[in-house]
Amino acid sequence: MGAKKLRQGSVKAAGGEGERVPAREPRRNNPEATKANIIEVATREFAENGLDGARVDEIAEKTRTSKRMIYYYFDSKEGLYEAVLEKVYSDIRNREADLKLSTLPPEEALRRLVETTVEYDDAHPELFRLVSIENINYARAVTRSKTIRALNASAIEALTDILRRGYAQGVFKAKIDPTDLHMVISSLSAFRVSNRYTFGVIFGVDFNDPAVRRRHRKLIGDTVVRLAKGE
Amino acid sequence: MGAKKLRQGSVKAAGGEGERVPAREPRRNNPEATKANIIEVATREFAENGLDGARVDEIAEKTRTSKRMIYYYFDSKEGLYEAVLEKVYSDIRNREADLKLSTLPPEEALRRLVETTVEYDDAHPELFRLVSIENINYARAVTRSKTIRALNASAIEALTDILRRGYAQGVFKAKIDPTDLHMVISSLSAFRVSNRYTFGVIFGVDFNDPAVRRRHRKLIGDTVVRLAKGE
Amino acid sequence: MGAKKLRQGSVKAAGGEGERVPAREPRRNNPEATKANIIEVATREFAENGLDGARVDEIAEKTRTSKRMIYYYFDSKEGLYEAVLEKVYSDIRNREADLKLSTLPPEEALRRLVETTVEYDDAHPELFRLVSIENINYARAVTRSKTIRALNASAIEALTDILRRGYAQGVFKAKIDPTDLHMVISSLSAFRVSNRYTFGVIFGVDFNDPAVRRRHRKLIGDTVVRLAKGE
Amino acid sequence: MGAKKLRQGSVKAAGGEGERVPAREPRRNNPEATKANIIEVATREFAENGLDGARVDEIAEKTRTSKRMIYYYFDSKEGLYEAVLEKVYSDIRNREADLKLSTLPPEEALRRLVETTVEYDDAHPELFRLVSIENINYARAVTRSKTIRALNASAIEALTDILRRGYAQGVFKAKIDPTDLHMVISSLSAFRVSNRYTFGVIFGVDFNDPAVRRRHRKLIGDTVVRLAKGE
DNA sequence: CATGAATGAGGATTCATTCAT
DNA sequence: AATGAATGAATCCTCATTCAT
Repeated sequence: MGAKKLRQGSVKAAGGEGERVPAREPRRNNPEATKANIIEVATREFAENGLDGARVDEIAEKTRTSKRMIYYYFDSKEGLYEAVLEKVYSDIRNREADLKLSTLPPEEALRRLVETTVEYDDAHPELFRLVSIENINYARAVTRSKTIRALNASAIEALTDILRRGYAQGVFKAKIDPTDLHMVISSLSAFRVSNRYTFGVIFGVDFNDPAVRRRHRKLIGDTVVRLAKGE
Repeated sequence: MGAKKLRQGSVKAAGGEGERVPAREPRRNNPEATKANIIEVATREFAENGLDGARVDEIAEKTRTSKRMIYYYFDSKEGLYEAVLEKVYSDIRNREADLKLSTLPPEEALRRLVETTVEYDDAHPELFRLVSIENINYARAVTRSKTIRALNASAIEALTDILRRGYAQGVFKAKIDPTDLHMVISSLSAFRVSNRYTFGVIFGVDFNDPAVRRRHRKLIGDTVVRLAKGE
Repeated sequence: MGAKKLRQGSVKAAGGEGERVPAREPRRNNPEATKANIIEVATREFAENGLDGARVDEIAEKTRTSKRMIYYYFDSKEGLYEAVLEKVYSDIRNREADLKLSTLPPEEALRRLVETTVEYDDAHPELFRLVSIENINYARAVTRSKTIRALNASAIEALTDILRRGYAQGVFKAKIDPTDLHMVISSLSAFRVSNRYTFGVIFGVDFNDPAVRRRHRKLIGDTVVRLAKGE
Repeated sequence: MGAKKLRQGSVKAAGGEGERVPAREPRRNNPEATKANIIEVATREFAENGLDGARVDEIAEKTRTSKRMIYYYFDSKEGLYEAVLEKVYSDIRNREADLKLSTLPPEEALRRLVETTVEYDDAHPELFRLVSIENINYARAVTRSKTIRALNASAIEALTDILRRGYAQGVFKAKIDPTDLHMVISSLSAFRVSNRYTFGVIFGVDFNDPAVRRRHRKLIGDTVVRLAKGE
């Protein structure tokens, strides 16, 4: 019964004689850590259960803090969900910045970009579940959030650069809009994650099998590279 | 016990002054029509609001019948959702059966298959919303439903035939598993529908613009055909 | 789903070519048998689930006939319950009539009456569950039913006779009202049946153990006989 | 999301003209009082209407608090019912502890125990209605509740002591298991309460008549004492 | 900052009963 | 006599959110 929980957190923290809380386990007077903890838990819960399926009580319980703090920091379930999405999109963007593709020859750079995308997406299904959820939500939260709308360009810039170099060297011949190319890459990579449950059960594909993963990665790399090379 | 109810329903029906029910609008003792009507409304509601977001009350209200009948025929919200999914998958499958691709040369047949897929998906966003919802639901209903699991093969068969003919004529050189090819086509086509809201707002793409749609259709056709032709 | 049932009963009965229904399995045009069948099923369902806990749908399903017939013959759930109670009380009374106690010496007759009562009650727990249910219902149905109120006297008459003979022969000395004696016997015998679940789990008594049953039967016989003999 | 609610409750409380809540009538932040109040009301409602017959809405309405709190503290109707039973059994037990029988001579002690039991049971019909209800419920809640199963022994201990002293002094001669004796006493006393409605209407006995009550009390005392004394 | 208690509005589901044939 | 379809009124329960301290 919900009423029987003990106030362990506060009792412990209030005790004067010991029970020193390690610095990295924030409990009191550390708003950023508290917020981060809430967002971390909420990311899992929203990803698992959807926007409507997630429960504020459940999130709060799995948190190091209390339900009241969710409302204190995020105003509402909706606000928390928005904060989660902002974190998700900033994570996705950050990893894109890391690839150092400009030093590779264009075809290799493109293949590398695609294959690391496939691997990253495969390793972070919860992010793509949240993106699916947000699409079912008509991207209302993404539209509201200035933060998210602001962090778009970088993915396109990397592709623009690779294409430019490819055209210059004559390896890429297909005229293709960088955003369209990004869409192609995202489609191929995200589908494996977002639709794995229905596709898996209907067509008998095990997306967790490493051999399948390798085959798909190569397939998607081939698909994109051949597209760029044109004929 | 509830014996004191008035027969409100019949009073209405007996009233002479209006409420004329057109012959083609089935209302009484027509179970198939009643069920179909419920499923039709529920498809819209689930697609718009998700599994948890959809409201049984809301569905019932938009129906020609009452909430009670939803439970009479489908037992639960979950059961109704499953029936909706069965209808969705059978719709998707039925149109695939219609394409008459075996009379076309292989490359043309493949391109035709891909482009009609893109067009169909574009025209039926609610189906793909439901597929997304079901993936967020871990394909639990699809897994439960024998009906859905039974109707897999045909999409793969068509592709197998096209590939076989292409190899024989020497136009396709890439060795590719038909199910993998189906995945590529589905990825490219479904993403435009499933992820249009987030992708659209973040990258400024208007998926409703006919010029964009044409460009995407050609792009996806090129991508798949080039993949099959190999280098 | 409730709607998928086939109309086995009527189809079978309507078939012209065979499937002769044995005379003792009433199906059509045998109101008394139909009513008896409904009452039999309803007795079990009410005894198991209580007045509010029993479900008309459930009863109908376990019947050889349909829900409509319940309303046709008994008007309401309440009416059916009343019919069940009438049957129960008439069963209890009928067996009391059978004992032929007048030929036994008074002490033996009394002991015999008590012990057969214990055995009968033990063998018919559903009757006593219904009596408990009716007491929780403030005996509303019993009060309404003329039939039930009419069949009281016989139990008391038998006791009156035994007591009279006992006083005459000097074996019984305690002046006791026959109805009070009936209450004592009923109390001791019915408790074992009506309260066996709580008493059993709280005091660790297994009322199904034959040794326990024998011990109790003797104990209750002793109790009543000693009461009648007085000091 | 439901953020637009008005604070109707507090508005009422803030009103100057009335609705003065006495200090001893706890309303806010007094969980024990809130729970006790719910249990008190629920005891009446379950006793009157049975487990299935009782309505959570009805209970809530008669409470000082709201329906929501019933679920907050007791999780479900079933959980509330279990809490009610625990209270009932602990009440019954507490009064048994109070009798100070060890100072009386054995026969007197036994008679006193029996007669006070009859009087107590007569004065607390709702407790015995709940026990009947729980037997119709197959003692499921009692079986589930550790609390209830834990508080069995004391009733038996008192009887064991009385019997021991009686045997030592030669006033009791019948060898009888204390639990069996407890069963006899409980049977005789509880029947008057549990079955008074059906027995009353069928045999024309008015259990509320003080003369009847006195006669029964004596009768039950005699019955038990004679049993213990043996022949 | 922090928390247990409290809540109103709504949500899924069930029930006895009646209708049309 | 019989039955599948249909129903309105409850009935149990849940949820995001706020209050008192």
